[in-house]
Amino acid sequence: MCRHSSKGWLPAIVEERKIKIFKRGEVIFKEGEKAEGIYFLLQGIVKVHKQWGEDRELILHFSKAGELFGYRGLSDDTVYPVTATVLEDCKTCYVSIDFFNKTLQANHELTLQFLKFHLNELRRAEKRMRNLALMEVKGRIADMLLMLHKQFGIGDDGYIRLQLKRQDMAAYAGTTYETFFRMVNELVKEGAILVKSKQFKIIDKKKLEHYDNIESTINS
Amino acid sequence: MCRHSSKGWLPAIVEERKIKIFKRGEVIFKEGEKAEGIYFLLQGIVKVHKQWGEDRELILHFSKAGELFGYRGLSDDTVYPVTATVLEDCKTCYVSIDFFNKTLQANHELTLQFLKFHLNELRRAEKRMRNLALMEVKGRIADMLLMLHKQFGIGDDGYIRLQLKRQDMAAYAGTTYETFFRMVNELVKEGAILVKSKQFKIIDKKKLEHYDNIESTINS
DNA sequence: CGCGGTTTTGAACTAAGTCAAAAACCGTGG
DNA sequence: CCACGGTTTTTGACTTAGTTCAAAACCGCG
Repeated sequence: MCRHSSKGWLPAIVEERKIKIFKRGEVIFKEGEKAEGIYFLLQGIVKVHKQWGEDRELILHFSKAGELFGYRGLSDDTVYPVTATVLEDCKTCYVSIDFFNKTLQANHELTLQFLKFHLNELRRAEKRMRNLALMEVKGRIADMLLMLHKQFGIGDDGYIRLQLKRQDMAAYAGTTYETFFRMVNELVKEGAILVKSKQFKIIDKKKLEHYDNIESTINS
Repeated sequence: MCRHSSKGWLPAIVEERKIKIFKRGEVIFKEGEKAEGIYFLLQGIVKVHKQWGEDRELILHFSKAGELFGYRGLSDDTVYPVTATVLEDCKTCYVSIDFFNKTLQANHELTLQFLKFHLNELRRAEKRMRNLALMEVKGRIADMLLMLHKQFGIGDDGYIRLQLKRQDMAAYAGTTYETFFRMVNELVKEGAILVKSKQFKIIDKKKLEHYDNIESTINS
């Protein structure tokens, strides 16, 4: 289903090994900069986001070890359309666009896998567009939690294996800091989730998924 | 930049010619249905959209002659994630997924072009996500008008060569019928656009583009 | 113990959605 | 040519979800 499918075919492009290290808070590349390479994440967490004005942003997705980002720079336009910022110290394998393109030229199988990967991304993107346009905030937060659960899994204690700032969570859900709380509060009261400082645990998956499908309740 | 780049490489896949005709209002395929083929549009206009509940939808994009749609059905999941509805009677060339996949297997160049096309789509999608999440309605409408201008061009009279229902325009901008009006009214008053029944003309492109960049005004 | 950064809460405000009803518009058939 | 019923457009008044602003509480950490 999701970007885990990226496994397997990636080693092929990691021939040209240029390891780059980045520290928490560092910006790996920025919207508008000339795109010169893509990154394969060996360790750490990165957020990929798009700015709006000085202080507003929408986080498009989070990348963890084993995933890659920066490939958006490959299309016709030659500048990065997004920014990548380090959330947890990371080690990346950098591949220049030139090299990557040559690899694509040479390796048909890789191209197919890469295409398939992007078709899935597109599907996700389109679902998210709809959510941002039509769903209410609480639903988008529920959605995000389910996504995080799926992408990062849970620890022994049942809490999602990723600790984000509320600021970032809000920026992913497409809302403000404050609104994010109030909604999280409600979700806790409703018994859908449990929160301990920066940790989130899903208690009642059904209740969260329900928000993905409010149509039924709204029209009744 | 955009899907015009689809030209050229499409003929390759139009070998298997199964012409299908659809009338205005017909649904070509529906969200959730098993995806069995993709469509190359020879004539007419199609809207590709995603439902939310019974009566809400977000239009993802419009396709005109020369473009193709339904390719979202190619990814891992085997159901269409979107619905395609005919806006103007159309003639399509239908290509089964099987055949298309085989063609992809065999034709590396096509795969590369197809990949590139989708990278561009993804870029557009991500920009739109940000717009839906952070931009105000008027800005999204401005954006839509610029998009329509670009995709469909203008006639001798300067009006955009596509007549949509306001309902659909609203559904593309991610807002309601009524709000759409009020905003269009304002745009007219501001001298940015001109409206004659179903026709829209852009008068002051700068003013529209300005809404794409409100950051400057907001922070001042 | 005080300081900078988060998190929480409260209250005022606003953009946009909803509802409802009037006006314009459009084809169709008498 | 006009009356009609249906659809689309327009306008107005009201409601509300979500944002904004501002101040309090909390929480490590030197």
